[in-house]
Amino acid sequence: MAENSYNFTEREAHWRRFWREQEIYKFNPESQKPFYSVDTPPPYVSADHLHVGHIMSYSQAEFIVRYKRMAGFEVFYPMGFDDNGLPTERFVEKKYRLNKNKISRAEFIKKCLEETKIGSQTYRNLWELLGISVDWSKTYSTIDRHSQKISQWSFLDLYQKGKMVRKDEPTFWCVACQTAVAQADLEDKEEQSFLNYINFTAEQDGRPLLIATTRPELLPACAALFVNPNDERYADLAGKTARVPLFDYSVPILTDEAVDINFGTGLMMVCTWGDNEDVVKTKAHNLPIRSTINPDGRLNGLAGEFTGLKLTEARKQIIEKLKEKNYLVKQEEISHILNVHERCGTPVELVKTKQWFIKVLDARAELLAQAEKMNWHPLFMKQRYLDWVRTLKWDWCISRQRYYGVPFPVWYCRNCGEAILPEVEDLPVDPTLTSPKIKKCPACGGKDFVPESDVMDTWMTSSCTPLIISRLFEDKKIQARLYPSSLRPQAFEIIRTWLFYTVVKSFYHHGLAPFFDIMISGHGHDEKGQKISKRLGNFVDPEKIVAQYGADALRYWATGANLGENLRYNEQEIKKGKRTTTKLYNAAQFCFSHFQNRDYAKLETKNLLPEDKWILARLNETIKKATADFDAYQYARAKNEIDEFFWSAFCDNYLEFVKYRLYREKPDETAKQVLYQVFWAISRIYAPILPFIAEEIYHLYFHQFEKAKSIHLCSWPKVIASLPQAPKEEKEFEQVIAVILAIRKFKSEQKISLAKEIPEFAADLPVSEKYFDFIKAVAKVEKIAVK
RNA sequence: GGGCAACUAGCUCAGUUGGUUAGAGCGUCUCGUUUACACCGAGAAGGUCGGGGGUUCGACUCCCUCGUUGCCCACCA
Repeated sequence: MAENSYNFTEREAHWRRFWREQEIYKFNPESQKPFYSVDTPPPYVSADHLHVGHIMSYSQAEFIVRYKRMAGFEVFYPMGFDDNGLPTERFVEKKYRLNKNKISRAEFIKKCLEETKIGSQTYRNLWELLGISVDWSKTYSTIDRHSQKISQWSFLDLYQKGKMVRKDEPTFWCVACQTAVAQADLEDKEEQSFLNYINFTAEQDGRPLLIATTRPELLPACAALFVNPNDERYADLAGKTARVPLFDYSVPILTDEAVDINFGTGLMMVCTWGDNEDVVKTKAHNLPIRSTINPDGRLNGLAGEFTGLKLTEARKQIIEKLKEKNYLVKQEEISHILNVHERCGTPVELVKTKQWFIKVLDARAELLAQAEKMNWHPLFMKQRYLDWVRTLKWDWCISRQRYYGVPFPVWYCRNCGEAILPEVEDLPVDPTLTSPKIKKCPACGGKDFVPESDVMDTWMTSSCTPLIISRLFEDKKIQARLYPSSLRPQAFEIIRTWLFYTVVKSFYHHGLAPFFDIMISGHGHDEKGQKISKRLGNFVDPEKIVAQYGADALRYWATGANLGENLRYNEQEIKKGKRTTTKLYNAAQFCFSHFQNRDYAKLETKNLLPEDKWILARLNETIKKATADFDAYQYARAKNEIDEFFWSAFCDNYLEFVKYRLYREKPDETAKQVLYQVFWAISRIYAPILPFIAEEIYHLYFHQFEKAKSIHLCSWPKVIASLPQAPKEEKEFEQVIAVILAIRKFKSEQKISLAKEIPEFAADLPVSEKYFDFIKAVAKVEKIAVK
């Protein structure tokens, strides 16, 4: 009957409009129900190619949200967009081929704002297409005034608590983005390189001193040579001096236990700075600083004839010169891993600059302890957080020498350098556009102030999201009910950034863990299990899938992802989802045609037949399991339970069991009551996963007896408590089903249609005679014989 | 180098405190239009649960070990 079939394209569009117009997902802050707040990940609006991976990770929180809404919580599900900071800047630079130095700050920011507007609309369209039940009246963006105000308040609060400090120290520096970056912004990259063996000269006796280095371009920045005090080869060198080749200056030779005797020649060159070891040794031995790298990645005046060269070019030319002058003894090919900036892939350097830091190293123990205050789903992801906190080496650098971000609310006294801060009620401020209210520096009385022109790390803002969303409401009582958030859903790769930084903030500001539950998702992969990437072009356009199979079908696939695990794109699963919506629709047609718009909501348990008790018992079981699964964030497992019940128990068996009672001249009213109970529960239990078809079914029939204007505002199915317990009868009925299966098998083997009545069947299972009529009616047999 | 996960049918995956004959979907094969649905139904074939040890009356499940894959972290001047 094609004219009755479910036109998902038209109906899904209809319900999308309905949900929007009726504000079905609007949060009611006046509600007395317990709140359930979701600290939704604000996506980077710079993502210009949304794919099924995004669908997967965002629908995971959505399944839970819809469940919680039905389970009696007042759900607060806002949406944010992360549109400040480097990701957006890099995106705009690439898209328009801009260079931040060749465009005015104002113009650049304008472009960024334009792009973020486009980006957020793209996201919203996709989320609505999928039926993500966000309250779109409550949104924020990380560059808006509200977020800026909270980020700046966070700065002031941490400053007053002594956790925010300005340090003039070697810091990770990206020469491509020309900004300081944090430890968490680094990524590993394997590189083929050379270990160069280079001769220094001992100044006391003129003998050659062979060192090994991968960074010959740092020769002009050499601070000292080091040997292990236990290294007999160099026992006489300690305290003497060496001459640096090419650059011809004197450096001390010192000892340090940390020098690996077996690496290279055992004689180590320490520069300012090639890596963390250099920083450690420079500090420990109080070495003079010879910094040679400019912020733009070119060598400074210390490099003599190599001044102005970029690092890679300098390396090449210095190697040539060393060869020429016979300082280069040999080169060994090596493969090593270096730290690159994750946004651009450029190797980071260590450059001494003045930056703002949030102290995290001295709170390591407390930050580890915070992990125990939250429920991790899955639990093993907690380990990643702990590992990260344990291995932290640097405080969190939050200054970025960029344009598009939240400004620092600070000026400096030109005379003494004192930091001048605004009052909280004046936030947000842009110090480059306004002056401080106080006219005199409290430290020295100076009257001339310099604004801080750096902007904050994007995580400085997004680490405040639990506060940002709770403060979308003015009322302090509501804020208190929304913070900490109930749930933080997020992907695993930002545990060390978003998750960690949010914990830091919440701990310093309020001494609290920022959320109660954490749900960590994996990634969507392609059919072969490969990461989806722009470069490989292996991504599937969600809009095409929705056009072909419907949003419910795509969601069905996404429900298959176990928390913390990656999910392969699988078109078969999407087809299965599509078939499930069709099956639900057809089952609805069957039930509703027998209901004829009459109310069967009341269940009279005294009239129940064994098959009724059986299906109701199975339903109770399914509700129990699905509820427990959703409560444990195990929506994939819930889906399996629900599918099994609907497809097998309900459709394949129960519907067949009751047909003979429905097609009688006087149809059985009890059967209809049971059908009502079971199918109404099925409709609701599928609603978090398949919200469109669930809504369709609701409005086809149930709506006329239920008050709620949407199935998504109805209550989650409850176990039917009034069901009489009859374990013996249930067991007997399992035997009855076994006999029916045997008859089906017999017919199948005999190539007989299941609809065809056979004269006799000999059951070799013990079944009470009282079930014979039932078996005969359901399995179409004239006579049952018992062996 | 340290850590975390995974390895079950041709494919994608379930299998929750150890307990009859290890399951599903898809795919394959056979059959069936049956007054919700052929986007369906019935049935069949298909697995030494990565290898090897051990604990136990009993191990896919617990322990040890090895292997493969993926991820996270640290790295050597």
